[in-house]
Amino acid sequence: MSEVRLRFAPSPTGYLHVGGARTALFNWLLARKQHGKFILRIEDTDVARSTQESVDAILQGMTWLGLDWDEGPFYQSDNFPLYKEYAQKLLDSGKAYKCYCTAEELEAKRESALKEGRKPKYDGTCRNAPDRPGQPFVIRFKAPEEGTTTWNDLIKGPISFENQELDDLIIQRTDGTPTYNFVVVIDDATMGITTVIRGDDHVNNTPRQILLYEALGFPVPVFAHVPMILGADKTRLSKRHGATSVMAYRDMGFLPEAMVNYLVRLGWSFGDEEIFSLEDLIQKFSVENVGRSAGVFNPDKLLWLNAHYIKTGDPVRLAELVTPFLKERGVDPSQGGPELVAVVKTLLERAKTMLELADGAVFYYKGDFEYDEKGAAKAFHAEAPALLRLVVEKLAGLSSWTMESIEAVFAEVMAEKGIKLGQLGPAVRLALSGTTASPGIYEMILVLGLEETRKRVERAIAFMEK
RNA sequence: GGUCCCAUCGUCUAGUGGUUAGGACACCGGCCUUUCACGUCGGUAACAGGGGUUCAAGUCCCCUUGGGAUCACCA
Repeated sequence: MSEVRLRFAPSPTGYLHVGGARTALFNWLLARKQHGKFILRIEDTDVARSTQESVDAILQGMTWLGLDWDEGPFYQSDNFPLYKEYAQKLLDSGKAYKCYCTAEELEAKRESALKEGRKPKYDGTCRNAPDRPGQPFVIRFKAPEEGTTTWNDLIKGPISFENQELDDLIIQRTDGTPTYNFVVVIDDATMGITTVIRGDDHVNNTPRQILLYEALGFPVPVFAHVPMILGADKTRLSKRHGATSVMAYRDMGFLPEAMVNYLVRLGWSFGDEEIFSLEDLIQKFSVENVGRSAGVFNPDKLLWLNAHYIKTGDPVRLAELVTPFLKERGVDPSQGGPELVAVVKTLLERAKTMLELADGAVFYYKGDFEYDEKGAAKAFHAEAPALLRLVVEKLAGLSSWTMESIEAVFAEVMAEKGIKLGQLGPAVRLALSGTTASPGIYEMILVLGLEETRKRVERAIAFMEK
């Protein structure tokens, strides 16, 4: 058996949304796992709705997620002559015919059929009618009227349709352009696609496509239909439920590895494991373990995964990633202030998103903050100025600047004054950060450095004595 | 309406005839603790309903109910 070939075939009419991203991911994973090829194809036969911006957005989304492709992107709009050729072939072999019914006539028939409770399928008027040269026509595929079309779906299991339920679908429009079901078959066949993983909204298209493969003499690929993604109210995921664009999640401070991990676990599982890197997934993923039912997109779990990847992430990389968010907040770490990597390390366990990380980092670079009112009322008590001065004095005398030595300073002050940390810590925290929720006071001092610490303490004392 | 698909905690799921029905998120408590978090320990919480098959059914079959997809000269 030769190599497997899979593809992701989005239509460029919008951004890469989470459902599409998951489909792309599944295809990519299977291709990588089986050492096959992953092909990207842009389904832009609907010229009116397709845009280059959408193509760019989709490529950007895939790249962000780390999904690279081996071939493509191919554009269907480049292949129009090829589709015409195959349509002609079908015509020549009597497997397709020209239909002269107008769209209006068909619409009328559909309506009356529906009204009379019959199936709204094409009645075959032109199926055996003679050619009418010079008249506009569409090309219809002559589908078998009896028999059963069956395939063994990798996800859903055996599925079969009675051919009599299917009608003669249009494969080429009046204007000579091909329609979707026809184009997909030709492309997948000519590109040698062996496995088609796609959304399960295509299940109903599959039997017609199989019939087309057979009529064209192409081998039929294996199909795997992935259930769709729902919103919290169990309706199709849409903007009403929050962001659906993959890139919007980047902008909201999510890490691509969190997105990938979340998406793959939505519908797929591997025992009790929850955390998967792309590398793990290449080993462990299998379409057979994808569930058959639709799943609800759960932002809380995504957030939890994101927090996990921030917590365990490389601080150097996170520092790079957080920089643009800091700039949005008027902070440019390259212009001075504490070292960003050190800052990031103090915030890792406290941030669920890069946005939160950025928010938490601002105070390190902007010392002109207000003091939390309630916190100040409690922490900035009468003894505070003296205690703060003593702390700074002792810090200044330190020969080594480490967490341990800084902590030792506090221990000394507490021992000398006979106080507990609760009488000193909150004041320091507030003086340094302006808030009551911050990284540990020793780590803040460590990162801020002696001079900045002194500056902030003096500013706080001035505030208290005012 | 026709066709097709689906059905285990609120959510994502494990489970492939014999389990105290497991894990994760969320939620609620305890612990840790200088704040906020992290971590950690524990708790609440599910097999849609009804018939079969079987010694035994969440697991197999049928029906019901409930969801969903699709029925274009869109993809």
